[in-house]
Amino acid sequence: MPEKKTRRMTLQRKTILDILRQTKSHPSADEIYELVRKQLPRISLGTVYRNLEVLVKMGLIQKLELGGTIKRFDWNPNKHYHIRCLCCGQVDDAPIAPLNKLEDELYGATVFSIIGHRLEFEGFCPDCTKKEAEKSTLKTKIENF
Amino acid sequence: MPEKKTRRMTLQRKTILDILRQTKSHPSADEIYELVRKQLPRISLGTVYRNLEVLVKMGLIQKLELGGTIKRFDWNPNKHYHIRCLCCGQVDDAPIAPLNKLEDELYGATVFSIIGHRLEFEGFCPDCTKKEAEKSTLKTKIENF
DNA sequence: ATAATATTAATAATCATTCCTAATATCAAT
DNA sequence: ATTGATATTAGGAATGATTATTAATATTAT
Repeated sequence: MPEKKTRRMTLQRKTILDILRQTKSHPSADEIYELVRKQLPRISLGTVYRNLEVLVKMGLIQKLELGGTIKRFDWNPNKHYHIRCLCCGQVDDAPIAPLNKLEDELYGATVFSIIGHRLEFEGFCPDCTKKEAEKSTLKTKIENF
Repeated sequence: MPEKKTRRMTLQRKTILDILRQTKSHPSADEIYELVRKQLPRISLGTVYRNLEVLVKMGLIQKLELGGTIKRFDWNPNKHYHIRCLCCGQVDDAPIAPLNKLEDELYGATVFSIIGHRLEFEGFCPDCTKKEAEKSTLKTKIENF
């Protein structure tokens, strides 16, 4: 019935992938759009969104669903964790190995079929740590966390 | 100096809190709005959003930033983890104790100031597990046809 | 009672994302 | 190369969740 869809590696798709691979950050679709526009000024935002989804389906990148309102994209499709700055939203990789045994602890304890987990660390990036310290609100924020 | 704001426990605020405490699920702002409207038909959606934020600031409830597009609210302000159904979005508590030592593993390994983490399990609720099983067996049947 | 502040309902505005459509590009098979 | 089928595109409209605005009302402190 459903014959396999042939994928084309269009210029737009390739450019999006290349740009994502070049940046070491974890940009949002809109940030990627702005970067790609420098090379392809006529590309549309919808094309960026659509191709990011295609690249995810192809297993070449991954979509990050972290806290906050926006989704980010990661050139690295392998499972790993992230740290997010609560002040500026910046995202970095978390230097900790995946916890592969976590699901086992839930086995038999929940009616859900568990197939994975997401772990996200929250904190402040160096810049925002300084800013917050100067405002001397960091201590309060941590206490209230 | 920021003088402390006096909080009023208005009927709207109290009703929102009570309804959230009565439901054992993890409703979205909109779902709470629909429930509260049965008691206070003239309440506005904005009032629900504003009061949910106030209740979070008061430490009486917590806001959940899970995967997907919507935010959910939890009558239980204490730290705990959740399971989310990838099919229908339903959320349940995860029967696993908080991992209090996790942050220690990052100490010295990142330039971020880590102050916490969020852990979310992904899977399928019982209903959707059934549906997915039927779908995949159907798919297999078609493919093997 | 008066003044200051908190809260509300209603609505508009915003933001990220998805959807729609007609035009264009590419591929497979003549 | 031509045709037909399908994938992809640009542009813009639509959606959905959330936030902001505003004028009216309610509560609190003096």
